[in-house]
Amino acid sequence: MAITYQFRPLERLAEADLCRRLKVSRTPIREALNRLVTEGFLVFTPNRGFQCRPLDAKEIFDLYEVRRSLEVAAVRLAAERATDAELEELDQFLRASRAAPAEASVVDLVGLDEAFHERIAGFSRNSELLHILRNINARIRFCRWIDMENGRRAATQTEHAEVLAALVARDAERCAEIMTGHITRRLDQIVDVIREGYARIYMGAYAGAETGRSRAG
Amino acid sequence: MAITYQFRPLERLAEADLCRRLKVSRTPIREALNRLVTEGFLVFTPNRGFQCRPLDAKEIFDLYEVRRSLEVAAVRLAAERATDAELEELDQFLRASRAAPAEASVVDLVGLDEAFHERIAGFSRNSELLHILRNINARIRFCRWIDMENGRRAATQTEHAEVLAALVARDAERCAEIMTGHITRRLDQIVDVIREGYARIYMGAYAGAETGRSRAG
DNA sequence: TCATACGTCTCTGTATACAATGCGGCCGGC
DNA sequence: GCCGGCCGCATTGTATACAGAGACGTATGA
Repeated sequence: MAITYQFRPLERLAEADLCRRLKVSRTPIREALNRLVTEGFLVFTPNRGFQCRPLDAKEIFDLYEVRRSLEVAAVRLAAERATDAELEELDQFLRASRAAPAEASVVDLVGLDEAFHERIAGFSRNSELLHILRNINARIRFCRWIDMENGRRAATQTEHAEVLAALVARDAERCAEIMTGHITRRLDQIVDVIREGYARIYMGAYAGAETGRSRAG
Repeated sequence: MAITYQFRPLERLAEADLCRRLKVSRTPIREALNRLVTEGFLVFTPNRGFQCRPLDAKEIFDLYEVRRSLEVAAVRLAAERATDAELEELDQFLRASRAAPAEASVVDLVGLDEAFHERIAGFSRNSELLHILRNINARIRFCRWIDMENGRRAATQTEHAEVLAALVARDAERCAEIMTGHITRRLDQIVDVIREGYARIYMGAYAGAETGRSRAG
């Protein structure tokens, strides 16, 4: 879906325009837009149609705050419920992630980051938790691209390794502690990230991100 | 909306049928159904249409688990962020709740219960948290009706009063502790509640609940 | 010159028609 | 008698047409 801020914040999305661009009629367009509204990617005003959500610092802050509590809950549950084989697999995944080239795009790096967290959420055996986290991740993805741009990679890898170690030790409290810090540190930088985000949006960066490549950097 | 298990689990919802009953055409029907799918009230299969979600114990369990972590996060934040005036108002609300008649319907009692928790979520100043909790509450409401049916009222009121006391004391840890227990106790009974729920559904109870009255009991 | 009111026009909201897919029943063959 | 294929029907998926509401522009009057 084209909702990775390829549309500018508050830009109105005329249905007829989207029809021409996507070569389908208004009915399926409206169905898709409606779903995107309930998932928080668009806002809707009666008789005025759909528009792109604003890039709002408070909203992103709130999402990070919710994400923090859910990720902490997930990792606690994972410490109880994950099998040894799953933790072994997670270890393999982290090794593979570290092998990614130094010049990998932020889009790819954030993808690996999300994949790590999603695996843990999967270990919680709670599909609702996983579902909500996926939605939040999609909504804050843009900000995580920005955040990843300067030197976050090393710290991320270190902290992920710590989480894994605590999981292997089945130490739920330690897991929660690391995860809280891991996300709180991002949360503290939101305002700066948002400011940077506006610049990116109006420079058109990331517009091709849905193909897996970033034009930023 | 008619999604308080007036439809039986897995019952197929034919669009044309709903059109006749609601006196509108298929287009707005489909839009509403689509939204209900993304909110978790219906399931959708391509070329087979919409059907009522099953009353699934695992799903309800997961929702309670997510709710627990979010409510705990909310009450922690509320302990930091609520104003004294807001806590005073919450106290008024609890007094008023206690004044509700002993023969009040479970629908009304659960409504008061939800209102208490929603107020706390509001004090967290986190609108995303509030939004997700509202959705979860709507999805587990049916089970809370069942749960409220036998003598839960007194315990609920006691525990709510304890939460308020901890909030007034600005003791976030104590708040979290009480809230965790408050919800965990419900979670432990899910399986029994679900079993009872099936009986209610196939007996047609609660079918008039959206008008504010229960036919059960 | 500015404000207000009216008219037009674009875009949304809803209905309806048509196409396509899947399911069930029926008939024929083994 | 049972299994498999085929045909018909019901239901979903998509397109399009029409109606209604809101916004913008213009014109007129103070």
